[in-house]
Amino acid sequence: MSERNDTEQTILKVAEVLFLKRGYAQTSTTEIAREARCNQSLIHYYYRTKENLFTRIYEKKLSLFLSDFINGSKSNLSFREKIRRMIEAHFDALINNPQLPFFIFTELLSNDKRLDMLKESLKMHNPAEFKVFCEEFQDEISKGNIREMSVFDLIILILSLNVMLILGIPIIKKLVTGNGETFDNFLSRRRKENVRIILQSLNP
Amino acid sequence: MSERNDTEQTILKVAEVLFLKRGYAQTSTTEIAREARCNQSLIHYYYRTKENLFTRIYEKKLSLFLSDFINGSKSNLSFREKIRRMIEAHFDALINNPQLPFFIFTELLSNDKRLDMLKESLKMHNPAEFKVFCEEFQDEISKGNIREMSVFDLIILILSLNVMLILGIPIIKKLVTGNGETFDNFLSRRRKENVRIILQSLNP
DNA sequence: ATTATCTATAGATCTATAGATAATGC
DNA sequence: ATTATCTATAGATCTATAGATAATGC
Repeated sequence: MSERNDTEQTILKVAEVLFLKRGYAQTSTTEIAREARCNQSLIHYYYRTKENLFTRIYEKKLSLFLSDFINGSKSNLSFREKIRRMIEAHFDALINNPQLPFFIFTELLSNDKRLDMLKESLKMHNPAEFKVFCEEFQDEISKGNIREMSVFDLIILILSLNVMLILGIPIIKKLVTGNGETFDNFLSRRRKENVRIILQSLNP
Repeated sequence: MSERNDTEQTILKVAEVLFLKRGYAQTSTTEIAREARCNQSLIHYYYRTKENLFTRIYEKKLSLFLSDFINGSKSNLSFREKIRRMIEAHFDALINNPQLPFFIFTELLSNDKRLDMLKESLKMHNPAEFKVFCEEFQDEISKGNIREMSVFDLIILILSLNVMLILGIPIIKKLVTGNGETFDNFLSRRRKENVRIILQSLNP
């Protein structure tokens, strides 16, 4: 059981690593085969086409990226505290998967097929949980605790701050050559900063 | 005068369009030649290598992207009003060049050479104007008009909100199939929203 | 003469498939 | 028998260059 289809799985794992690093177009099946230490034709034997292999991986990653998002919105904390948790959970999830945003975005923006996949994937990731959140959000607005705005605006804001920071990490690392602050320090400062900005922006 | 080196210029222009659309790796000199209606070897005659041709264009675009940033920070308006102008100018510049951020970012993140170019380019785009702005910023903090934060944090914030929106346009267009609002409307709403969020985040 | 353009081609890819051979599960 | 693996190769790229020919500026 453990050995069977070992190669098939190895190919998948290697492909995942390479696609995530370089994207679809810049990863060749030849390279995947080399890294997986198997014959190049085996990739087609198991997955038929490169596109096929990629799609499997992309679907999984898309799902991961989306599920990272609405999290921790349960519990009986105050609404603002829930949002804080959401932002922090999202931030942490991205930090643990720093290649994800770049991968998702570049592929999304360079091939319409990926956009279609996103559209499909979003339908799956639209759970009751999210609906509850939207209602609660409206409630808070009525009560005057939050200014007039849409959940969509909030999502854009969270994504903008968290995703952009992750995208910027390699750039920042290269440019800011240690102004005394350690990088971990910088990240946890940015985490607080993002929470602060977002919560503050909810004020009426 | 007008005809001379026509081909050389045509190649440059066509290359610019194609590189911006698809990036370095996914644009071939064959394709450039086809679009420029010239022989493929002419591209190498004028620019020697694909990398060479690309570098010229990338440097120009990088410079454009950076110069878009610190603008309108002069004038005798109040400090907050200046920042508002900066954000709006940046937003408008991006809207007029919507392909720029994706192009700059993907290339930056997929090739270390581009990061080196950015580093060089930043040295050029660090004018006296910017230094004045930094001092003024510190002043405002001392006066208690702005909370304790760095100019770097502000730049990250502006970039996050403005750039991410531009990056997201094709996605949003695909996903949000008209909830009554026109797209231009959406954009100008987001423009105000971004200004609001940023200014609000400066509050102590 | 010099500069611009074309032809032809080397040498490296790359994806995908046909068909042979080896390994495995009955 | 079936499944896994390999060899070989077709057919399409792609970049870059050598060398011939055409156009242009003196």
